[in-house]
Amino acid sequence: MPATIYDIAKKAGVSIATVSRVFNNSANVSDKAKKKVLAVADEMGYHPQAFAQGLASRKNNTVMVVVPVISNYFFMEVLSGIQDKLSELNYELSIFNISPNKDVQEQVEHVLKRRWAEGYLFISIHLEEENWKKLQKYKVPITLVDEHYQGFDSVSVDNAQGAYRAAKYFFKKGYKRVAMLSALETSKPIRDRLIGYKKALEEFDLPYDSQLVVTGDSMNRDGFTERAGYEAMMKILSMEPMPEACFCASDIQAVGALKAMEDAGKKIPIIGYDDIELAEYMGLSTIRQPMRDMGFFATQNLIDRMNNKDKAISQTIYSPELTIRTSTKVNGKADILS
Amino acid sequence: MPATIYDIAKKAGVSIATVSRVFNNSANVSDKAKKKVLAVADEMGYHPQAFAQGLASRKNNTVMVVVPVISNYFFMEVLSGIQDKLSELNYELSIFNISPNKDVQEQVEHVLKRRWAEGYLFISIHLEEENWKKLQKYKVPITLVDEHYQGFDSVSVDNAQGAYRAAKYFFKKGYKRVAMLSALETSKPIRDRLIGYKKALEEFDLPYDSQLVVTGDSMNRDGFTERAGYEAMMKILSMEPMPEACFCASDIQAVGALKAMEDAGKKIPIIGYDDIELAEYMGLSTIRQPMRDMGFFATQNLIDRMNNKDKAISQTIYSPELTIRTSTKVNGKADILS
DNA sequence: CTGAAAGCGCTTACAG
DNA sequence: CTGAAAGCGCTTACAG
Repeated sequence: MPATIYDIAKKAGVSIATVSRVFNNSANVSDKAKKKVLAVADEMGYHPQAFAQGLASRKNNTVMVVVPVISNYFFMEVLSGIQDKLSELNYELSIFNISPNKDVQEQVEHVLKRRWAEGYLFISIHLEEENWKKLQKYKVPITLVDEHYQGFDSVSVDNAQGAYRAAKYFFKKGYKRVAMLSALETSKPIRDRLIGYKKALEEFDLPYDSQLVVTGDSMNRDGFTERAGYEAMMKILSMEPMPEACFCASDIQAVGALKAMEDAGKKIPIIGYDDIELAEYMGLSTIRQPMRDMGFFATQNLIDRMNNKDKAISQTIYSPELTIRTSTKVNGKADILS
Repeated sequence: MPATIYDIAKKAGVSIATVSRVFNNSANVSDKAKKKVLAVADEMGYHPQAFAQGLASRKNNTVMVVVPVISNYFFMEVLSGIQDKLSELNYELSIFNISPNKDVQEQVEHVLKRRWAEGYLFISIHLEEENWKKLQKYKVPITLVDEHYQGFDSVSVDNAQGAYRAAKYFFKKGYKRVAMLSALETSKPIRDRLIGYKKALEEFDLPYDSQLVVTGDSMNRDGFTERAGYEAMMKILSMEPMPEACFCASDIQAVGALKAMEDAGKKIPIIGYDDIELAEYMGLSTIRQPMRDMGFFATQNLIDRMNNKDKAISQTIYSPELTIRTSTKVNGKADILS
């Protein structure tokens, strides 16, 4: 049996209150008592138990990240920003993975009810208005990342804007048939990106052709995989007439698309989405999302709210930027951004 | 204030013991009582609080993953295997990130003392023998991944073997000067891979030339980054005479190396390490580590131990396999594995 | 099948 | 600066 606060108190010749104060850095402890307690604790390998502290103090210094899919480049980048802020502030990190096979709303509410953490970061969780509203009743600090709802703080990127910029870039160069390599439309970012794509179309007086919006057949991770990108690009390359350029819904799909073009021996300019670290090394032109910053900022925001429940709700929206590299060049021709 | 077990008990007209039994699926509750309790709980949005349950029952159904760096492809893959097993068994996941700026041993012991979880998965944590021994005193279930120590269960890959296979492949093809694109040698896997590289050298009666073991200059994440790979390959390509082939310590470094070769307009065959999902789409020949399986299996192993502290300690070692794709081909020449 | 009661290991006013 | 005591919200023998 590991030592408890009683063991330490007895051995150090003080009360448990004093031991507790030492570990909570309370000012009101004599140097002598403090030293004695620390020495005994070290000797016995003691440290207050997280769960007992949590119950007694009603706070546990924990932030829980709620996500639909863990192994995903976007999430990994966001997570690293979260982790940076969390360890800076000395908070614990828990992760809850929403299963795609069970009811999302039920899982989310269950998580909140258990009160495992003091605050929650919802990454890429997309719910209906009314369901978000239900969550407000729990009166728990929640910050949304990659989603937007007026009842909670949120940090997101303007997806329509990003897609618009990518499509516009191609249209400005004179391309008329620009494909969108898409993913599952149940994904809100995808729907928003479609809006941006259509907006650019309109601006250039081009008709919307649903044939040009293509996805792969493998739909795990909502289609945000190399494989899905590969499959979709293969379809695009076999269309007649072949699209002149392609906007991809994510860099990881673009990686698959690049490979498809190589295998098919055909090449059209493409733009990705995210700007994961790899993109630079693949020469992939892409729409940059500041993923790490988003995680970092969202965490700061959440913790601010945990410390001040009454502060005004804020919606932070980043503007995605187009970064041009080599994947938009064709036949080695220089690429001119007009 | 959220509802407690007392509120539910009162409103349902039963004792708190009964409420508790309902939520713990105890067999000894009448259907009528159960229904009533569940109805009231649902109405009041009640679910037992994790921390109170944890303290009272002395178990919290939590596994903590301890890692040095979160945003890393190897870890991400392993983590997804862990998560799969965890959600299958209904366990919570916590992550503790060991900071490179503080004393590792201290952080690790601190984590164990707090008893946040029932079991711990140490991923890519490398300690001295004596330090591992110290951890045994805590008598807490721990499973090591990507490391090996006889006092704990472990799941790892034979790194020397992997490097040996990669190097041997090149030597068999007749190359004499094969570079190793390495990373920080404080990393144990790197040291083991060096051993394998040297072993192959010996087998083919080739001298060991330390000049051929090169790293980049950027050393964050121990040098396992695209950038470090890029820098290192640039150095390799400028050596005279230029090495004929290169074994890379990770796929992610190989991605940087590929880019370096493109930028430099020079090309030598390379083999990566890990076989991350991307590798296939980059045509990267590589040494495959079953990362997901490792996470999955390690988690199963850990939970088995949590349920049976006395079971024999097991060391699981996977054999890495060489997967040949196009990065080992030169000038389009067919690649023959003899 | 059910309830009263002790206990899990802490924190924190309160009184001194 | 220090300690006695109540309380955090549960679980779980124990007795019935």
